[in-house]
Amino acid sequence: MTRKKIEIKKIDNISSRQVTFSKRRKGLFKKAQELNTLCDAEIALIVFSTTSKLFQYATSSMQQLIERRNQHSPIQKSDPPSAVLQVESGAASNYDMLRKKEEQKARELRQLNGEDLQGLTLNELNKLEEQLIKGLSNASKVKDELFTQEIYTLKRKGAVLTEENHKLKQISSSFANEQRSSFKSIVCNSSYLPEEDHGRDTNLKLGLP
Amino acid sequence: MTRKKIEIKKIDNISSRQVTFSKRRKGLFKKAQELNTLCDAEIALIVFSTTSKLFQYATSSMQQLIERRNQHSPIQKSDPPSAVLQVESGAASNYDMLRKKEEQKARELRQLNGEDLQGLTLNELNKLEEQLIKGLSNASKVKDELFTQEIYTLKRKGAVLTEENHKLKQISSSFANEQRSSFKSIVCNSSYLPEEDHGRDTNLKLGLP
DNA sequence: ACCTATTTATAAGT
DNA sequence: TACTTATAAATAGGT
Repeated sequence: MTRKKIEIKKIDNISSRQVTFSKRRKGLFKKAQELNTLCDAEIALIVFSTTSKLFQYATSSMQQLIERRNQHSPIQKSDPPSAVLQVESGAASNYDMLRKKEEQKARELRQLNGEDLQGLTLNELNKLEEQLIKGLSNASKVKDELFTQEIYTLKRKGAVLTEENHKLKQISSSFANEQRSSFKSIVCNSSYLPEEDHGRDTNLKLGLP
Repeated sequence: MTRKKIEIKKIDNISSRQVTFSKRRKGLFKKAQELNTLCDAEIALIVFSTTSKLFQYATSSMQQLIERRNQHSPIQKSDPPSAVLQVESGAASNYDMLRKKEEQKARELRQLNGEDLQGLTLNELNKLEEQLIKGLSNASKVKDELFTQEIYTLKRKGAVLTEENHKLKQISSSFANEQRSSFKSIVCNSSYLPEEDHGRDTNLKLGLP
């Protein structure tokens, strides 16, 4: 924005990228502060550099602001995930795959953007443009599909667990009854059972497209 | 900052404060986006207006960024580790909301596409094009976040269920042990249990439609 | 870190 | 809320 107009795209040269990062970061924080002062707005700003260094600014407590945001959000955020979530390590695979694919796409896109567009003819540019749009659309579709699958799988697992849970509760209460009436092993008798179809696939309507 | 230099202090006039808020907010978000693009920085920006309206921007999932920040700052608040039975707070809502948002976006897009493009100038077309690309990108980000949150929620619920299940199994087996010592009752397969007492203590619904 | 030519952001006004 | 325009502020490239 000054000695020369620059394009808003990733700066290739590392050192000038770092310089720009620190200049613009400073500017961004200043703007945030001004907005806070002028308009009495509450602001939280979190920035990670490429090297994962953290810079943050908040007009009041960062935690409070984040919590306040969570209340606005449709979804309740909760406690530090790691402990609880690791339990279900098996379910993460789809999601991991999704992340990997996304990274790959991003890489390809960066490559495409990195090409020297100056040397291309109008026709070539048009083609490239079309290709990019199509690619974007496809990437989005694939992503959606993966997300949807992941959600489907998780819901199914949840339903299965719920069912198992339910049964376990019944078993527990059956045992409790049995104890109380001192005997009556018929409780667990399978002979008079109604042939309920417990088939998971048919029972679980997940309402997913 | 222009027709006249202004002091950086709270703007008294309410309406001009609102105008400034919306202008500068826009500017701030743009700067954040540029910093992201130019320097490959990850950014989360949360703004509350005086009227408590929430505006936010994040270069990737807001949730992820917040969690990443939390890891950097060990000063964590001890959130009450939500009770187990809270699990059943409508799980489908997230997904439904996601769908609604997507539909809305699609509608807007259709409208945009529906306009008569023939009558527009090159400049207007450029603007429209930019707008569409930006919109697409934003929609995609929002979608990603919602998906991610949905998955997060489901995983958490699954983990809770798994845990509870585990506990129930322990209870059952201890009952079984007691029984075996008294009268060797057959511990029957859980899937043969009669279906009774539906719903009463089955708190763990997964919000399936 | 500083300098400064330019680009950007934006305060008022409409 | 959107556009215009004069001017302040931010900043790219250089030192």
